[in-house]
Amino acid sequence: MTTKPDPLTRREREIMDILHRRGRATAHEVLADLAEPPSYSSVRTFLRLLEERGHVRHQQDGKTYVYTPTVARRDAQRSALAHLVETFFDGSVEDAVATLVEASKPKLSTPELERIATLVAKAKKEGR
Amino acid sequence: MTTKPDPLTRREREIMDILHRRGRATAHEVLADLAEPPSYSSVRTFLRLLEERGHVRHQQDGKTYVYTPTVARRDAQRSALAHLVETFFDGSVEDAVATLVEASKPKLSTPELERIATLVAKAKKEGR
DNA sequence: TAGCACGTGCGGAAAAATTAGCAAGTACTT
DNA sequence: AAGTACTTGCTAATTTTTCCGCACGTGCTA
Repeated sequence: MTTKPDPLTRREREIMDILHRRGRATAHEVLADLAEPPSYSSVRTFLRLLEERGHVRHQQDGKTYVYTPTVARRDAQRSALAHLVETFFDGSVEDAVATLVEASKPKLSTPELERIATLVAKAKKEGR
Repeated sequence: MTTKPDPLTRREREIMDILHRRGRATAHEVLADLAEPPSYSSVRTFLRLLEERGHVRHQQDGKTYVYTPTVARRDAQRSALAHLVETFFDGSVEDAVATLVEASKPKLSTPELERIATLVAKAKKEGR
């Protein structure tokens, strides 16, 4: 049923983050995105091990491997949010949304805010 | 002025998460919250090292140390959110809020949703 | 004051993570 | 066909993380 946690190491986490961010990437692209990059060889090793443990899969494009996370983007998003809300907001979605909107107020356009409002209204309606 | 990243290891991250969640905690409390706990002695070592590197501070309560994160809760919240939005939502706050509200729809009460709506309206107003 | 129960700090062993080098395969070019 | 320029897979060495035991200190109690 519930698959074990299998926690990621620091490098593994970094690499998975890059894959989540890009959706799909080759070893070279991952390398390019790493802040303090090891050798190309090392990156390949990590990708291979991550695949062995089921965190990523690859497909061959020409003769190079292109890697993608195995977990669906939506699931990854949700579990990341869940963990964050739990850890930093005491489980309060309300507080999390508040902080998020508050912190990015300057960056949010009016139409964007309107869409968010619509979305909240819809949730309220559906909730009864 | 920007302080170096000083990335945390797995255990360090776990322990910091617990401290963020609880706000403040003794070594015993941290130990109690760890899923696969090492010895009490080890936990103390980690806390001491985290303090040495400036991630936590302690105050003495009776004869035991009580630890707290040095970074203000609000700052920790914001930077965690920023990283998450960047990594998993391609920088889109809108998408993040959408997923958050969507995923926790069943858990959100009507008043909670109303408060969120108010908050969004307020942001819209302030943005002009 | 001696013994017990609790705390902290430190040093170094054990385990895990990180890294790079090398062998080998494939396709293309000359 | 030989050389070049790319791949990937694996192994093993180094570095970092993780862990715990021991020494020591303090206060309480018999």
